[in-house]
Order: sequence, then structure tokens, then C-alpha cells
Amino acid sequence: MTALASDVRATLANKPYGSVAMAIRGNIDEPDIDIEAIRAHVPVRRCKHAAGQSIYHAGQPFHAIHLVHVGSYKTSELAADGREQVTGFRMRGDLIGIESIGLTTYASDVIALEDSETWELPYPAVLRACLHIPELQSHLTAAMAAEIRCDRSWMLMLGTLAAECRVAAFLLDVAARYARLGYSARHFILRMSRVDMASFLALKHETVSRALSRLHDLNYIDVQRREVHVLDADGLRSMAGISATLN
Amino acid sequence: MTALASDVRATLANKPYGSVAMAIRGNIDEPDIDIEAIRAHVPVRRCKHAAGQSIYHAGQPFHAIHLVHVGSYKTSELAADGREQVTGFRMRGDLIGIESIGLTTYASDVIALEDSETWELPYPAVLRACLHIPELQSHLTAAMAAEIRCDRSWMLMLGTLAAECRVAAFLLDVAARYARLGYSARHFILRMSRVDMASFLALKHETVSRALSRLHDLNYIDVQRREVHVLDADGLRSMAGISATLN
DNA sequence: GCGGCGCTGTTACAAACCGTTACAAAGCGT
DNA sequence: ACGCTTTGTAACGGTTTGTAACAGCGCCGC
Repeated sequence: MTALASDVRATLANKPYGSVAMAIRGNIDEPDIDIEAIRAHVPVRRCKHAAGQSIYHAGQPFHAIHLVHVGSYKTSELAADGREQVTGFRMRGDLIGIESIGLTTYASDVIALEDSETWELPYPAVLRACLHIPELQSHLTAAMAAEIRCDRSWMLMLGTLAAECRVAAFLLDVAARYARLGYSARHFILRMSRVDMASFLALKHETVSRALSRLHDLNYIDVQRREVHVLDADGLRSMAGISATLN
Repeated sequence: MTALASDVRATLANKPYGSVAMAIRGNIDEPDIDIEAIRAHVPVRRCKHAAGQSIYHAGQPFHAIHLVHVGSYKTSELAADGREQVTGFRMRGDLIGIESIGLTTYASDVIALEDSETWELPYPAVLRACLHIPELQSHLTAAMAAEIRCDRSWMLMLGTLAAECRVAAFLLDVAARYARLGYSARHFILRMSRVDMASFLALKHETVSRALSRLHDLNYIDVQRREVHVLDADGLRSMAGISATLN
């Protein structure tokens, strides 16, 4: 399994962009973002981030949105009293920061989960580019709408599924997102810690561990720390209450 | 208390619009939507809905967004296996349907909680109007961004607070939204059933009842069925982990 | 007007699930 | 090899849920 793990890691680079991320609901109606057309009008800056480094924190001046190019990030909300909630994980092709449009400061935190890279798109330039590229505005709007639908899908999942089922749904979502990027949906490496998964799923990390162990016992998955083999996607689907087909 | 209830109901009409709704996070940076400017370019149709009637269901063709004028609505997500999740409650000034922009069909259900009325804004006309009213596009974008932030705030609340605290946070949010519309934040009528509240808060309706009873026992609120008096907003705030000030 | 009926809401008690705590093992960097 | 972080496992306890019974309110027909 360790040998396979390095294979997977090796393939995790330089794949073409998929569409803007969609979650379990799976309404993949939006076309791809035409990054080349944008580059003609927007000064794109590459931003590298080491694992644990943040793109931005809540409260910093908002000036740009980011397109994930390599690696993965987590976005999180912070309450005044210190409570933290991971609100999502972003990977290649995902837009980051669109929730802060219209504000003067960023509304959330974004932290790299591994050595990663984004393309920084200064928002004023994006706005100007919208005048030259009629489709860019609608792409941006569609991306925001998709983000809302994605959040709503997770609210549905968090509000109606038990712990084990949430973990199953999460694995299916990760698998589907890897599949969209051209990777295997049956074998992947989780980029986030158990604690981050637990926060996102509104559970404790021990519960996530137990759920993964149980999914293993049911022969739905093979899991060694962060490496996951999906053995029975239908089993996971029946548990997650999802009928969609996994690639 | 019954006499007061009718007073409250009487004042719930013909107040000026507030901004697009924001949740507990309270980043109220967006300006009001200039409905009059829109009317000059968009054929606005008034849509009345009786209690229990839907504006639209998931899957119906998307053609318009709606601005709530009178009354209140609930939006909900439906899973293939029948699970339902209330994702929010909308009142005067709130935009409905923006999460479906970019799709050909609506993505969620919207049902009136009482006799209500919306202004229907056909989306193609809104798009055309954006060309004539430069600010309309940015208003729409800001509204969508606010919607994302609102959902994220609720994810934070649902993921980090216990049952009683969620109910407290919910009451504070309702109070703040009434305050934004010019009504009392200390005395209001809940428009939704315990079941709808429970679904939104990811609880069971019995748990909501018990939580409300406990908030009553703590002398934080006075509650008789759907009528709520806030007696100790600071108590609620400390429970909800919110430092913002209630009007 | 009156009573029946259903929906909504409340409360008590029992049970299940998940969180808490504690500890151990494995991975990772130094 | 060492220590720290991450992850896994187990026992226990608490919060939330499930079940049930009952009360209040509105709707309807009589």
C-alpha cells in the first residue's frame, strides 16, 4: 500500500482544470473557468504556500480572490470566543475568497494543507476584466451560486445524517472531486488531519476514527492513516443516502 | 400577552426595506437594494402566497429571483431519499433564488410560512438591467457573497454549539433581523413551527421545546408557543457565544 | 354556538449515540 | 534515538434522541 501511495502522490500535479467545485449534490452545470482569457486582462501572480501557511486571515484587507493551482487548502470560520469551524477543503480549480466580495476585509481563514500554490487574481482587475470578457461575470456569479448550493448540501448532510454516514458522504465527496480532476476515485490520500475532518463534519476526531474503522469493518473501505481505498462505493452511497454514481 | 401579540402582528407591514439579510456574524456592509431603480428596467410582478404554498420547488425551471415583500418563507433542501433540511428563513428584503443562478432549474424549495408576498424579478430582465444600472450587478454579487457568509456562520454555529446554545443563537438572529426591519428585538412572534426550527438547527422538535423551556427557566426569555419576549439578551448572547449588541 | 378532530407544542422517562477522558502506538522531523 | 504530533482504541458519562402521553389551539362540520 505504501508503494501505491507514492504513485498517487506522483499523479497529483499538472492536470487540466475541472469546473468550479461542486459538492455531493452534484449539479455540475457550470462550464470551466477560462483562465487563459482572464490572464490576458488580469495580472495573475503565483502564490506559493507551505503546509500550515495561510493565504489570508479573517480581518485582513480584501484585495484578491485566489484560484487553487496545486495542492489543497482548508477554509475556516472563527468565532469571537475562539470556536473554530472548518467550512470546506479547496483543491485545484477551486476559487477562494469569493465570499468576501463586497467587503473591505476577508471574512474567513484559508490555510494550506500541504505545499500548495494559488493564482492570485486582484479583484479590481477582475472587475475590469468582466467588462472585456462578458462570460467572466457570469462565470463568477455561477461560481458563487454553486458555492451557496454546495454549502446547502453540506447543511443537509450535517443536519440529517449520523456520524458514520457523514464520514461516508465525505469520502464520496472527496472521491468525486478527485475524479473530476482526472484522478482515481477509488484510491486517494486525504490531505487533511482527522481533526480538520472532524471539524468540517461537526464531530470529534475520535468519532471520525471510529467511523472510519467501522467503514473498514464493513469492507466499504481500506484505510491506513490518510490513505484510502474505496472497496464498495455502493455501500458508502447507501450509507450516505446518495444515489449518484461514482466514477 | 395575547393582546401584545396582536399589536406585534399589526406592525408587521409596510416598513421600509432593510439591507439584504445577514446572519449572526453581522457584517452589514452591503447597501440596500435600490428597488425603484430596478423597477424602471425589470417588469416586477407581485406574487402572493398563502401559508404552506410554495414559490417554487427544486427541479422547476429557473426563470426569476424573488424579493420578499410581506410575510416570511422557509427554504429547504431535499435529498433523494426524502431527508429534508430547512436551510433558512426569509423575510422582508431578502432575496430568494439567487443560489439557482447559472442553473436551468431551481435547486431548492421555498414555502410561505404565512400569507406572504414576493416581488418576482425575471432573471433575464435583471441581467439586462445590470447593463443599465452599474450598481445592480455589484449589489447582486454582494448579496450572493453575503449569502455564503451567512451559511458559513450557521455552519460555525451548528458545528460548535450545543442544542440550547443553538436555540439561543437562533433567537438572537431572529431578534436582530426584526430589529433591522424596524421592529422590536425584544418581543416578536416566531413565524415557523418547532419542527422547522428543529430542522434548521439540526435538532429534533422535542429538543427545541426543551431548550426553549430551559431558556425560560433561566429567565432569559418568556415564551408562550410562538410568542417570544427577550428578557435577558446578554444571557442569550453569553450562551450563544456572540458579543455583538442587540438593539 | 358547540363539539369533534387534527396539528402543534410540552413534558417525562428510557435508550442510544456521541463526546470526554485516558492511554498507547505510529509517524514525522530534528 | 528522541520528542512531538497525529491517530487509534477503550471505558465511561452526558447530551440528545426516541417514545409516549397529554394539553392547547384552530379548523371544520354539525
